[in-house]
Amino acid sequence: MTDSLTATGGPSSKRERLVEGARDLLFEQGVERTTIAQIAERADVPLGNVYYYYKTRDELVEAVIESRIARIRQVLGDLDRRTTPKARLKGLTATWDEAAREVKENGCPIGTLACELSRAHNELSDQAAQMIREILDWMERQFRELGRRDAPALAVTLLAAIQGAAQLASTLQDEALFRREIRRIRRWIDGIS
Amino acid sequence: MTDSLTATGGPSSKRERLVEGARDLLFEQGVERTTIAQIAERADVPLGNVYYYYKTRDELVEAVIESRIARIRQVLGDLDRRTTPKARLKGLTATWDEAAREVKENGCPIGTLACELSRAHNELSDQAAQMIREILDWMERQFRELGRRDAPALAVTLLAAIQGAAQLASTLQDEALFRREIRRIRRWIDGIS
DNA sequence: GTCTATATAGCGATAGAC
DNA sequence: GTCTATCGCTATATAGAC
Repeated sequence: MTDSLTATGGPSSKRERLVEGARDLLFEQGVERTTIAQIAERADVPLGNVYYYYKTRDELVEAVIESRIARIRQVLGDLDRRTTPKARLKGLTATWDEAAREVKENGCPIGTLACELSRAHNELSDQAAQMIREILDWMERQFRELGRRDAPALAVTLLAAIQGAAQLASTLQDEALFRREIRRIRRWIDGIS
Repeated sequence: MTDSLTATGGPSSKRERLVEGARDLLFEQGVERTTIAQIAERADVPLGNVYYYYKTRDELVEAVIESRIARIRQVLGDLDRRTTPKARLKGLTATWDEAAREVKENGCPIGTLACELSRAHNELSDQAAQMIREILDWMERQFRELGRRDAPALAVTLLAAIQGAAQLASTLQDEALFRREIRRIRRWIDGIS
């Protein structure tokens, strides 16, 4: 990269299109089934040109993870503006509810990616775990602000409930199941402490 | 197959060794990353000979799913001998607790397989979903026996909690997290109705 | 910076001797 | 039934013209 300003500058640079295409395909097909050729085609970038931007396939996957982490931070940052911890937590569950259809199709975009990469046992595993940690830490802060000493455990219980529901919904291809569980979880948050 | 008795008769026939090797490898590495050559090597069967027993790779994966379903039915059948629904449900959670180390390493053997195959969108998806359905239906019967009209929803909540905990445990490589969640779930069962 | 053509490797699956 | 050798395909990655 000769010019770091133009590199990420254009609203639809090849670099950005590649990450976006990769992100969507990894979600739709899973990491292992997705090929560089498919990513190149969706991003409308010639196959050989991909390697100018990303030296290896793993580097591209890493860029997708970083993109997801950035998005997570943005969503959590926006939620931080809400006045009460419960409103923030319920706001976060709403983002999953809005994505119920995608969740039914391919699972949680974050959870399935983290799950798949955790078995790779390379550097990507740690990056993928970071996505989950960002959410867990944020949830923990909300529960702590509610005065709960068991905030870490509550965060795990909450995220596990969401991820488990997403897994069942996609396995059974049942969107309503997911929405029902999210509603139950929202009531659970309302009843806290 | 010329003789269906000897086919499944020996305690370690090639056919059995192939399914066992495939089952272990699919769990350790995931479906997509596991090759026929690896399965053949682990089962100590020459590569070309695999195709005498299973015409395609998918047929072998299907045999693994059937093996898992058979095991699930056996475990649930044994638990049915317990006197109370709560004892049965807690007995089932104990099987996950005993497998906590494997769960930390590669996730729930059933959940990760179902999750991975649900995106394949072929016949294997339905077979994989059946593993989950068997457990869900059994859980539902226990809750119904406890007099809960919301037995289906409770079954989903319970299995989702377990699967979500397994996912977080393997993503974060945290065995203690999984054990803590299972303990919490056991207390939740104790407090039912 | 961009793109075509291709090297290289590993996969599922098959042929055919034994 | 068993096993070796190999076909055909597709993947990642690279070479090199432009």
